[in-house]
Amino acid sequence: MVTISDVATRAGVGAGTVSRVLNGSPRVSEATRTKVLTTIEELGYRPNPLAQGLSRGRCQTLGVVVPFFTHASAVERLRGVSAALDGSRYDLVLFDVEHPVHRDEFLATLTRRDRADGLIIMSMPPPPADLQRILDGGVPVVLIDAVGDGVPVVRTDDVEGGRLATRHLVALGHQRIAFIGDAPDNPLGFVSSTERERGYREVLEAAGLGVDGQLVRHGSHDREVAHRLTNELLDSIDRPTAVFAASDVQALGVIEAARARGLDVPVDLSVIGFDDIELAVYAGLTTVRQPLAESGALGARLLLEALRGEAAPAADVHELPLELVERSTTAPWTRP
Amino acid sequence: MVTISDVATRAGVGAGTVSRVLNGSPRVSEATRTKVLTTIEELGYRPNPLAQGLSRGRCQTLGVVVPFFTHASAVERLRGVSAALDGSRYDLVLFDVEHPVHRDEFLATLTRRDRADGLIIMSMPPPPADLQRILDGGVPVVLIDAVGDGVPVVRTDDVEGGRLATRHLVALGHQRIAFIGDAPDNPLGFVSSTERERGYREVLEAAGLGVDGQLVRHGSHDREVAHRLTNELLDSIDRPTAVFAASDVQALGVIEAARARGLDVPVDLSVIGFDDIELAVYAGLTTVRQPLAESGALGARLLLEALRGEAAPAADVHELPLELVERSTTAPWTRP
DNA sequence: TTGAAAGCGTTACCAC
DNA sequence: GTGGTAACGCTTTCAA
Repeated sequence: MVTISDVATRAGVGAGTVSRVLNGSPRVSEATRTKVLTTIEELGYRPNPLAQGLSRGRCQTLGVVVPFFTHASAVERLRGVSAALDGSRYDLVLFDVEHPVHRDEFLATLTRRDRADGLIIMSMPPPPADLQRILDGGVPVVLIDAVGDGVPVVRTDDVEGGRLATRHLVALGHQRIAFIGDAPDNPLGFVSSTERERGYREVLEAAGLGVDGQLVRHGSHDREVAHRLTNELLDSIDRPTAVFAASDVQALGVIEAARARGLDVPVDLSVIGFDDIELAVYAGLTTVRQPLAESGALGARLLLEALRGEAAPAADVHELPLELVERSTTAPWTRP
Repeated sequence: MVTISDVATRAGVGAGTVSRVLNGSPRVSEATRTKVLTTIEELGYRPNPLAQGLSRGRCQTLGVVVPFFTHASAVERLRGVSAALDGSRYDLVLFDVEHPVHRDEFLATLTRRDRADGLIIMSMPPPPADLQRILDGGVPVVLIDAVGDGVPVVRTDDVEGGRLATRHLVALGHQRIAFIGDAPDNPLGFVSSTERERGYREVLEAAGLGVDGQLVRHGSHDREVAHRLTNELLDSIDRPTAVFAASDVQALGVIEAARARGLDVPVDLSVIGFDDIELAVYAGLTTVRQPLAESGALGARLLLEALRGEAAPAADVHELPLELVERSTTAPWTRP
């Protein structure tokens, strides 16, 4: 394994000079620079990232704490992060949270620049104390799809998204509109679904339709669970004519359940989702689109910026736009 | 930031002793062990991974080189890897390859234990010279869904998979069976699709149906491209009655195209995919199932094993089973 | 069983 | 401009 001093010896210079060349210091003569550069080439030398990290006090690594495969949307966001990191000198370390203990473990150990130089936390609001400890450790944090104090946040207005979806259904003449989403007290603390539900409730109240508790169902973020919840809804006497699902994944479960019992979507049941994941296009799903990949990319850019400036990033809230995408799973309600 | 010598001083011992306690050396008296342990607790000390890595010559990190979001199947595999790493002391570093330059760059720089202690390479057969260089650097490699010499391989028999799918269609009475898959000369060197195509060709020849070059179409691994290719197929006078798509993602594009022109799947056109991704269940897609998450998990376990033994892992080929899953996109061909 | 000290490969400061 | 030399925080001999 060839080290910096091998290069230095061979080139007839000091290790410091090689380091300066490596790091583009202007205080190197053109002659030595080229000599060092050719020697590096000859020896096939590459700096040891570990040693650089130890010496510099940082490790050229960005951590992403993410409920990885729980949400299809997380994957799309991750793609955005990855794309934004391309060309930067940062490696992407994945901290996959499938369970609250993972999150707590990560949050407890990622408090220093030796594990990750910066952190993106997705969809899980970190406990304020943990967040503060991380920031105190000099690790900048960006939150995506979650809110927290003192750090940049990339988010969408989920309440408004809930309104958009519900208004669409109301405008189509639906009066019995159900909601299927995550439980408000879900273990990882996701709040998006609950906020969308709030928008749903607001619009129903405003439209004078009121909220029927029987039409609001909660379960884990999962196609099959949504399928089951839909069966419950459709079993009732006074069943809904439309369902607003808090995510596309759940909406697909709703459609599946409806079709399984011979109902036509959208004739017998309108379904609207949220996210506009890749699959929504295929399924012809009407949904509220949020720019998932873009949210990841923006989060990564904010983090890189903070890292570049070595300053704490501005704790701005970056709100990404939502947009209703009408496809073919919603239709006007024609009274029986 | 509290270091090992802070702990040592406070506990009234040498740094070496603290290190021994940390690493579970038996050569520590019970008394000092507990004293050190409590001091660590008091100070909230955590070892610096960078320093450990530099000293030990490894970094407690596993790299996964993956054509990340090009294939839905990669995400499922990644989930398996992540799950298998849970509880191990390794961090997961993602090397997302969206372009051949990425792959070459990673393969060139991952040759030492300072970037990753071990490597999983997915779906992309590494150039033998690159692979050898990595192994020479003491970095164990496991290949998933790709083959290579001298390293453990986790794979499926894609030729047989192609046979399974095609035999199913032949058994249903189809005679004009199309194939849609990746181009054999695709930039990242994926071969699975080409092998599945080989199985397809074999079965058609064996059945005396012959292979009509017009019915074989290649394009990038993408729903929309498959959609377009399907349109080409369906525009022809003597159009196919069934399509074997080399992946579920592509199969969904086929179905989309067929339905867009008013064809009924499976009555007018049977479609079979490959992989059995999560979405296939929703879409009711008949497909050849391969255990994706399990492949990732197995690959990770093999790598951990190799790392544990500090020996080069046995260059075994682990072949995972394939299974035909009949759902509702294939049906018998009833002659017009 | 333990402490002291020599690395591990870089960076960065300080003289020259 | 450049070389020498402390760090950086840990592991691991080597003696004792």
